[in-house]
Amino acid sequence: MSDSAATSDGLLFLTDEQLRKGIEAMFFAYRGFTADPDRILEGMDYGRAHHRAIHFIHRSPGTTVSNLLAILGVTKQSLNRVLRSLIEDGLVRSDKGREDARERHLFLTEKGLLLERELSDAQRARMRAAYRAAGPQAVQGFRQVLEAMMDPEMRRQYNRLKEGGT
Amino acid sequence: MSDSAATSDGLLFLTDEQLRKGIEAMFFAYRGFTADPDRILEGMDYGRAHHRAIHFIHRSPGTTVSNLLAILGVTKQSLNRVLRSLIEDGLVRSDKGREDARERHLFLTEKGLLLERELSDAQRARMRAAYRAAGPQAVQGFRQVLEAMMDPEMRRQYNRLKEGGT
DNA sequence: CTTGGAATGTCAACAAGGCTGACGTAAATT
DNA sequence: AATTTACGTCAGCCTTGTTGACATTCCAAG
Repeated sequence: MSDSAATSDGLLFLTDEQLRKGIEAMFFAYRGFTADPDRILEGMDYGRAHHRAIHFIHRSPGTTVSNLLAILGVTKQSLNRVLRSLIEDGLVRSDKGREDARERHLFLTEKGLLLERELSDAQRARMRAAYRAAGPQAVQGFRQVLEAMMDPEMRRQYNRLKEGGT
Repeated sequence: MSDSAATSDGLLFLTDEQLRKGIEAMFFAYRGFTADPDRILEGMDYGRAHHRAIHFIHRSPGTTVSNLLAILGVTKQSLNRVLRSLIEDGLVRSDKGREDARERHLFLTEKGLLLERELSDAQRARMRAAYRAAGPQAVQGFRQVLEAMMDPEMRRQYNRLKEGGT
C-alpha cells in the first residue's frame, strides 16, 4: 500500500510508475466526477459548460462577466453562447452594474437555483462518499495535492472563491 | 487548516462548503493536469484525444482496439479517427492478431515512444512537484480519494493497468 | 460446412463547445 | 474629445464526441 517513501532529506522518492498511477487516477476520477451532472443535463439542452457557469454564478452571486471569464478560462464568445441560453431560459439574471454600468452582474433565478441544487446534490453526494470511504487524513491530502497541481493563476482563483474551505 | 473532522461514530462531518471546495479543487487542478501536454500538442496536428491513446497504448503495449475503447470510454468511430492519424504518421503500429486475426494489437513505434516521452515527462514533472509540495501523507490520501471517486467499472480498469502503483 | 455473431474499419452527418477575427455600443477614464 | 474597458454578437473554423449504416474478416457453434 505504501507507495511513496520519505527520504532522509525530506523529499519523496517517486518512481515513474507511482507518478503514472497518479496521472491515471486523475483521468479516471475526473470521469466519475463529471458523470452525475452529465447524466442530469443530457436531454435538457445543457451540457458541462452550462453546469460550470451555473456553479460559479451560484458560488459568487453578482459576479461580472469578466470575472467569470477569468475563472472559466474560456473566450467571451464561448461563455456568451452559454449565458445567453441560460438567460433566455430564465435560469440566470443579468443586471447592469450600478457603480459601473458597463458591467453585468450575474445571479441565479429561483429556477436556476433549483437546477444548481440538483446538479450539486449529485456531485456532492459522490464527493461525500469518496471522502468517507477514504477517511479524514486522505481528504486533507487530496486537497493539498490538487492545490499544488494548479497553475498559480488558477490557485489564486481557487483561493478567492469564498474564504470557506481550508 | 483542519476542515473535516472525524466524529465519534467514525464518519466524517462534512459541510457543503467543504464538499464544494473539493469540487472546485478538482476543476482547477484538472486544468493544470492537462495544461502541459496541451501546450506541447498544440501546433502539432494532435490534441488531448491523441495524448490519451498514446498514453494507454504505451501503458499496455499490444492492447486491442476494444480494450482501448473500454478504457477511454468513447465510440470506436471517435477512437478510430485518432488511431488512423497516429498510424498514418507512424507513431502507432497496428498488428493483426495471431491468435485472433480480427483483433488489432497496438504498439508505439520509436517515433511514438519519443512523443510519449515528451508528453509524459511534462505531466510527470507537474505531478512530482505537486507530490513533493504536499508531502507523503498527502499523496496517499490523494490517491485514495480519487480511487473512491471513480465509477466501479473505471476503478476496475484503473486497477488492471499494470499491477504497479499502489 | 454453413451460419451467426464478434471485432474491426469506414462513410456520412451532426452537435457541443472550444477558438479567432471583426465589429458595434455604451460607459468610464484620461 | 479621445481612448479604453466591458460586453455582446456575427461568421467561420477545429476537435472530439455522438448515431446510424454497412463491409470485412474470422471464430465458433450447430
